[in-house]
Amino acid sequence: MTISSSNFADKKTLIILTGPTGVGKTEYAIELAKRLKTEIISCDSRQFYKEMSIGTAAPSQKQLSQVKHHFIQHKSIVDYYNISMFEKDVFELLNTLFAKHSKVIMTGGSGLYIDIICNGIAQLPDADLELRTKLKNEYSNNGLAYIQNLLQKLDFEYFETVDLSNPNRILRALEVCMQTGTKYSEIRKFEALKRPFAIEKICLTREKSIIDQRINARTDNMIKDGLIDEAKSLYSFKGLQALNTVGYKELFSYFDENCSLNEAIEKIKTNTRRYAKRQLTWFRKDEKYVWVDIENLSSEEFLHKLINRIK
RNA sequence: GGCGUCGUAGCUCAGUUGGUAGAGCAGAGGACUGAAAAUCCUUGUGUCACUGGUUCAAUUCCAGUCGAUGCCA
Repeated sequence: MTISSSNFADKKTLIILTGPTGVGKTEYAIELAKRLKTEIISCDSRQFYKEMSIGTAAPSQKQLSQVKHHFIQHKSIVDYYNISMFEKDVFELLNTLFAKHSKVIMTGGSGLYIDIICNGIAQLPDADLELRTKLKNEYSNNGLAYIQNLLQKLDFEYFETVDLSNPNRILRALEVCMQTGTKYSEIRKFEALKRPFAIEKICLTREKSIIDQRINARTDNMIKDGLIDEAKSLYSFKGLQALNTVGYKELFSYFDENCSLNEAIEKIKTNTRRYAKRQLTWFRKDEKYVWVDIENLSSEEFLHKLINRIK
């Protein structure tokens, strides 16, 4: 393992500890935070929500009591929250944290959220949710070709580069064009920002077959720990984006009698594996990541290697 | 034991009026900047159960064997 950073020591550093779901980020981040006597920022887009605890594998009360965590269950599923708000929240917090600590840890598996913190984000107005709903309805009433045509008229440049089969991309572009009166392709341009601190990117990993085993076991444990009741209590909110989440949507389908409980559980495992795969695709693309296979590395050995670099 | 149905990709199954076969799911790879645990794209050669027979040619027709399943005894 090589973690290279010329100015790592004595410098404000954000240590990003990511990896596919189920790899063991939470435990390793806590061990590292204890050793560095610092705090943890979560960048997990589903652990933000206080109502979703079991199904998102949020850190336990015991884990939370060991190290101060931020952005874990700080929002409600009924709140609107997005990457821009997250970026703002994180930077406000980092001002405080870097005043006390030279190293701060950020852990979680939401690749886009990590990238926003590292590179910044274009200046756009906040989403107009009424307009979003209206556009969504137009899409479901008139189909994909209709919104494609609309985009062709409003922003030809983006039309030519966007993935035209992806309705979400098209809808977002239309939303911005209509809301601002400016082309999305124009307004979204931005230069990657230089952050006033160093960033170290570490991706924890294990063999895929082992990740799969861990995902299966974790899912079974979630069921034992009461995921079904948790999902039941959130059933009436199933239309919310926060609940378009692995572990919940499959159980909602079971509650709706579209499948058996066993089928739902298998589907959770499958969808979690697929999520882990998409995460790995995301992380592979960013060559700044140092990959650490932790399968045969005790947390002590892991820390030892990491800390040697940091000191 | 008798009669019938079935045995095709990891799974569920199509199909070939005889010219060696294709969907869905899974798996694999990829995209991604205010929905991101979301959303989307690409990707299917397998002794067509086995052994014989008929035929220029059999996964397809015929016989037998094995396995599954149903009905009758």
